[in-house]
Amino acid sequence: MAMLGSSSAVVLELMTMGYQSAAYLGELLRAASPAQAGDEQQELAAEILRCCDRVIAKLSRGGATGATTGKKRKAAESAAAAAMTSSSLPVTPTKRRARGAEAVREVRSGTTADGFIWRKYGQKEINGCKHPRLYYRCAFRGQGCLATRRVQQSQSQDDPAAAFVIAYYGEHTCGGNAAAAAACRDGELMPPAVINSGASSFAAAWNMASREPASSLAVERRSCDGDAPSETSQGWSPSFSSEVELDVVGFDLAGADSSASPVWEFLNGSFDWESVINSL
DNA sequence: TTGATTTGACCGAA
DNA sequence: TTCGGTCAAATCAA
Repeated sequence: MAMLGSSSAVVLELMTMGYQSAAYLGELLRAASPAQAGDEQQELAAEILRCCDRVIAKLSRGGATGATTGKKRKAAESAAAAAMTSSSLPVTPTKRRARGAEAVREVRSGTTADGFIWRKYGQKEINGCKHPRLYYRCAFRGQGCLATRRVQQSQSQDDPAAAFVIAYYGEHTCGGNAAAAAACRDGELMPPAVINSGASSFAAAWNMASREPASSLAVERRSCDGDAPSETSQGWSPSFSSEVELDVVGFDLAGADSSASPVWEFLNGSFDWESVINSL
């Protein structure tokens, strides 16, 4: 995709508005609830932010992504690479992470989905742990993104909101918005530049996508029943269910321009998604 | 056929 | 020597 078509531009605009709305939602949640009580909601808001951000990044870059193309390294290649390490370029220092090395950040979550696309590359039984430890790397490693994460299912089942301990290593360089990534990393959310129109379209967009009444947003959290999570397969496609619901009040479409703009088409449900998808 | 996942083996740090 | 992190062949799924 060399340049953005008008439909893509509309999607980009909507996703930007959604991003701003999610940021505002996070601010509201943070203001409304003490640190601990709002953790899951804020994590969810952060997840929405990440999802929006990835779509924005993809559209902004022209969608030239695709799954990593790095295939298995041949043993001979490996040996050759080892033989020339002294003189070759330091492309990817494959030095393994020191055992127990400190993560960039560590989160406890009820879900392993975080808006990024991960590819599982290993699983290990860990001493003293009931559940195996799962190793993921960014699916865009082929583009030089060295972010990895380690997922450990929590021992205690009493807190579903912290069923997984996820340690992140390295930063995403695959197009994730740096500011958003930073905001998500330390739990802070950027104040939205636009609030009202974004909030309106955000609610409508999610409402449309989820086919739910406008009074609620349904956001799927992938079910994690103890098996290895597999959110990496077949690209990034968040879907919707009613497993977790956030009641959203105060959204209205008053701020939306009622002219026949593509944005309005999107808001009232007549937007031509097929043409958008085809153009991407 | 292609790409993702599984899983045993390998490797390096402690 | 042990154990955790990574590799890569085998396997599965679309």
